[in-house]
Amino acid sequence: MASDQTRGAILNAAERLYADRGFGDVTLRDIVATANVNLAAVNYHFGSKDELIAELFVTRSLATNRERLNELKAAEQAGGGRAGIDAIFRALVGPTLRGCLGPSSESSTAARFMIRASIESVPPIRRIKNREVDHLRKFAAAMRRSLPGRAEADLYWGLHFALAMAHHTIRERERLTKLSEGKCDLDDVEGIIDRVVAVSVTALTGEKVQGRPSGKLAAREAH
Amino acid sequence: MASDQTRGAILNAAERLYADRGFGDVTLRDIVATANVNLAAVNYHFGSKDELIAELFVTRSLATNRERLNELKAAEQAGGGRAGIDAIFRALVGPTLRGCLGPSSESSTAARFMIRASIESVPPIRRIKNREVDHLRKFAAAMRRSLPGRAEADLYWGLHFALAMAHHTIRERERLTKLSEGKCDLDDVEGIIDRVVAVSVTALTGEKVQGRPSGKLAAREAH
DNA sequence: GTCTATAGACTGATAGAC
DNA sequence: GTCTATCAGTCTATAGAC
Repeated sequence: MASDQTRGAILNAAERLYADRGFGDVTLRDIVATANVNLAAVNYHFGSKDELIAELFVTRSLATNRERLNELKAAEQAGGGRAGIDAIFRALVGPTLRGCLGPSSESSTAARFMIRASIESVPPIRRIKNREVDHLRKFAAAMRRSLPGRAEADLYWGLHFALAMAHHTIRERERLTKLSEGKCDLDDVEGIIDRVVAVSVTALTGEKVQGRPSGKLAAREAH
Repeated sequence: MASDQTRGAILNAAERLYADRGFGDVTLRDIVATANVNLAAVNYHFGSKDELIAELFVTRSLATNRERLNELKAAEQAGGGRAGIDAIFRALVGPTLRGCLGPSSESSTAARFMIRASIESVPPIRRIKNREVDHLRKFAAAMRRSLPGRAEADLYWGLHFALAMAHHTIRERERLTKLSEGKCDLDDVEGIIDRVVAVSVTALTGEKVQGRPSGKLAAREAH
C-alpha cells in the first residue's frame, strides 16, 4: 500500500503548494521535494502535470456540486416540487461562496486552492469547467419549474448573472476591498450571499427584496 | 529605424498568435518565426516574454479606459455635472462589451487578444489589472454624485456586480451559448449591454428601467 | 505493481561576436 | 541593433531495479 501513500503525499503537497504560490510558480520538482518522492512518481500515478492538477480540481469541485444539488433538492421538496427562485439561487451560489470566502478560507488549503483555480484558470481546469454545463442544466430546469411564465432566455441570463456575481466576487475579492477601502465587508459571507441572491431575484422578477430577516427570502416573489 | 520595424513586427506577430492559440501554446520561438526576426530580439526590445505580453495588454486596455471615460464625461456634461446611473453603468460596461463581443471580435485580432486576456489571465496581465483601481474610482465618484443618498458600500457593490456581469459574459460566452442552446443571443451586443445596465440599475435602485428607446428589452419587459 | 535513475526535447534568457 | 551559440531549468518518457 505504499502506492496510496505516495499518491496521497503528492496530492497533499501539490494542493498546498498551488494554494500558497499559484500554478505558475510551482514546478513538479517543488512538489516531489515537498512530498519526499521521486520525480517520476508523478508521471507514474497521474500521467502528467496537467492530469495531477485536474484530479485536484475535480475532487474539490465535485464536492461543491454535491452540496449545491443537495440544497436544491431540499428546497424543491420543501416547496412540493417547486422551489422559490430565491432558494434556487441560494443553492447555486451559496456553497461556492461559503467555500471560497468563508472563515475557513484562511486555514483550509482546499479553499485556498479553489480560489487559485478561480483566479488563474489554467488549461486543465478550464477543460473541466467546460464540462460543467450538464450540472447547470439542473438549475435551469428548477428555474423553469419555479417561474413557468418566463422566457427561457431570461432564465438563462439570470442563471448566468448569478454565477457572474459569485465568481467575480471570489476572483476580485482583494480589488473590491481596496477599491471600497474596506467599506465592502468581504468576511461577511452570509451577507454577500444575501446580496447576490437579492440582486439575482430582483433582476429576474423586478421586485426589490431585502436580505433575510433571520434566514430566508421566503416566498416574496409569489404574486 | 530598423529597430522600430523589428519591434513592431514582434508586437504584431505576438498579438495575432496569442489571439489565435492562447498564451499557453505560443512560445517565443513561434513569435520570432512569424515575425521573421531573431530570438534574441524579443529580449533586447522587451526584456522578457512577460513584458512583451504586458505591453500588448496595456496598449489595448488604455484604449478601452479612454473610451469609458469619454462616455462618462459626455454623460455628466449632458446632465449638468450629474449623470444618470444608467448612463454611468453604460459608460462602464459598454466599451468593454462592444470591444470583445462586437462584430469585429471575429476579424479584429485586437478584440480576440483581449478576450484571451480575459479568459486565461496570465501573471503579467493580472499585475496590470490590479492597478486598475484608480480608474474605477472615477466611476465610483460619478455614482456618488448621481445617487448622493446611497450608502457607499451599496455603490461599490453595484459597480462590482456590473463589472462581474460584463466580464463573465465575455469569459463564458461559449458556455452560455451551449447552456441556453442558442436562446441567449451573444451576437446582439447592444441588447446585452441593455440587459447588464438594466440589472445593475435595478439592483441599486429597485426600479425597473427601460432599455434605450429602441432596445428590445424595453419592449419585452414593459408592463 | 511500485519506484528510481536517467535521458530527451523544449523553454526563456543571455553573453559576446559582428 | 542584430545574431549565433549556449545556458540552466522545465516537463515528459522509459529502461530497469526492487
